[in-house]
Amino acid sequence: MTLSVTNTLTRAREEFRPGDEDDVLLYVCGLTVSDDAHLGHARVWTHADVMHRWLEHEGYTVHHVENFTDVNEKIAARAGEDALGEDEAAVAEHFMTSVIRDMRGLNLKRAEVYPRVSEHVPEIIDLIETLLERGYAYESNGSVYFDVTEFEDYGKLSNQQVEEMEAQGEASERSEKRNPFDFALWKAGGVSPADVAEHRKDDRPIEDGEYGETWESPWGEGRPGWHIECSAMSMTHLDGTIDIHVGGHDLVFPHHENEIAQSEAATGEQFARYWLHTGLLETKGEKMSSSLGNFFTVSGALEEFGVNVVRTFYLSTEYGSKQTFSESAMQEAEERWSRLERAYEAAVDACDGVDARTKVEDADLRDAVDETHEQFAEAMNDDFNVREAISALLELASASNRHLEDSVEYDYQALRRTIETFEELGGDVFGLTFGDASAEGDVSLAGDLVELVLDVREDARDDGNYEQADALRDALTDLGVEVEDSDDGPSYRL
RNA sequence: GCCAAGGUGGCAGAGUCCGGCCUAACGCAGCGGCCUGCAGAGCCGCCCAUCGCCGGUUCAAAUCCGGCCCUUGGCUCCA
Repeated sequence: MTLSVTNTLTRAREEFRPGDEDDVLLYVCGLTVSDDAHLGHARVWTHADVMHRWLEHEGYTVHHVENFTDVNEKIAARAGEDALGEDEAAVAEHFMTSVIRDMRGLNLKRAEVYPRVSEHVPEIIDLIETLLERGYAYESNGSVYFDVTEFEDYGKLSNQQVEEMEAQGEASERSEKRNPFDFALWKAGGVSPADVAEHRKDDRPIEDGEYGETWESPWGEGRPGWHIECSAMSMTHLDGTIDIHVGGHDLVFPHHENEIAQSEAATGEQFARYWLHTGLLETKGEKMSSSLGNFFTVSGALEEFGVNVVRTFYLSTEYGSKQTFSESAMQEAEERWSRLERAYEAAVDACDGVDARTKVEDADLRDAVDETHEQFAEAMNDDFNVREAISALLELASASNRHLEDSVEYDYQALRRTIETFEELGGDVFGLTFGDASAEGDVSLAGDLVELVLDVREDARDDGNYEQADALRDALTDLGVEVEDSDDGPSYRL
């Protein structure tokens, strides 16, 4: 069974064939660290993470690079803001720290490298010089621009025609550019007060002069353009054509288009084979974004819902489609995750009580396990269809519950394989953490106390004092402890 | 205006590339039943879909072709 993916470059489903049969070069277009990350960013990360995990599951070695853009007008504009830091680098460092914490909290597999723009200025300058030498770029007043008319394939990713864009172009813009859609590779000087004014988040007065860090270059002091960094960093850390380039749909044009142009113009080789774009996260009909101010931060979501619910939320829609964030969507994700987790725990509990040498066999559950693996793999290989894949897991949950419900004696082998399947597909591939329900926070004391209350409640129940028993259960529920009675005595979940 | 993606049950969301197994998956919500002192969880069953509209191709279309309407995103910083 082979993986097929939808390639933005060709707008078609294609069989996935990496340059090397064992290794996959994965580049994820990372974040500009000018603010806290929100759920829209985390959606890209999580889908890229699941791709990464699935490729590894299929035997590939994944070389994952994900950049941080730490040089940007928005960052420079916030320098000096309370609690963020005095200069551009300090502000970037501040947000990078929080973003990395978010990434860990989301249980993302680590990339091999997280390159930063500020540490790659020499490589960027080299790349720009190559483009100048080859005639794809020109200098103008200390800035350097890429000449889009020199690159024949310009527009191939977004299917835009330069002529058409020029026809409706920005004639009013007085500019140093030869063509309106030429883009900056290097910008002379620092960040202008006007740019700072646009991105300031507080009311401090804006003084004349230049903001942000600048670097020495053959064209004078200046700053790298936005698009060139990804080309320079991916070339530095990934050798040859990138196999999979992942990013949000909003980056197709101009960012990714420009990356292709400058990279392929410089090397003469294909920049990336498969371009996978994730659909945007929306709230109330518009995309979640920092500039619209309608965002829910990753750290806030992790705190409120927990990793597993957040990941399950993302896993209920394919990466390529847009997804809507809402309270009810999160509630559904919570229910889906609970269903999986409860089925897993029930299987584990049951399995613990069964003699491994038992001869009991339940063909239904055994078949269900096999089918789960088949359906899961088929779904994942079909353009990472995570919704279908998680359905397979939910069906296994049903099959497992049914076995526990219907059987007098349990099938040890089948339960064992059910548990392993949850751990392998739900855990390793989807990054969900089973069996961790009570591992968050310091629950050892809390757990003991809950047990104590439950003992008291059991005594009350034995005495037929249901009024008190229910009062205790309600009190625990209010504290976030779910109590469930069963034949084997009460159990609880936090 | 140009480019791209999408319109499927109360919600959400697969299936559309490669037409038939779709009398439309998984789930949430709702309604019955079993179980339970009760509740929850679980199990069983039910409910809600002429698959945006109109036309065409075909023995056969949610799936292919054409037209139209609507939504979202990009064309400016953006995941």
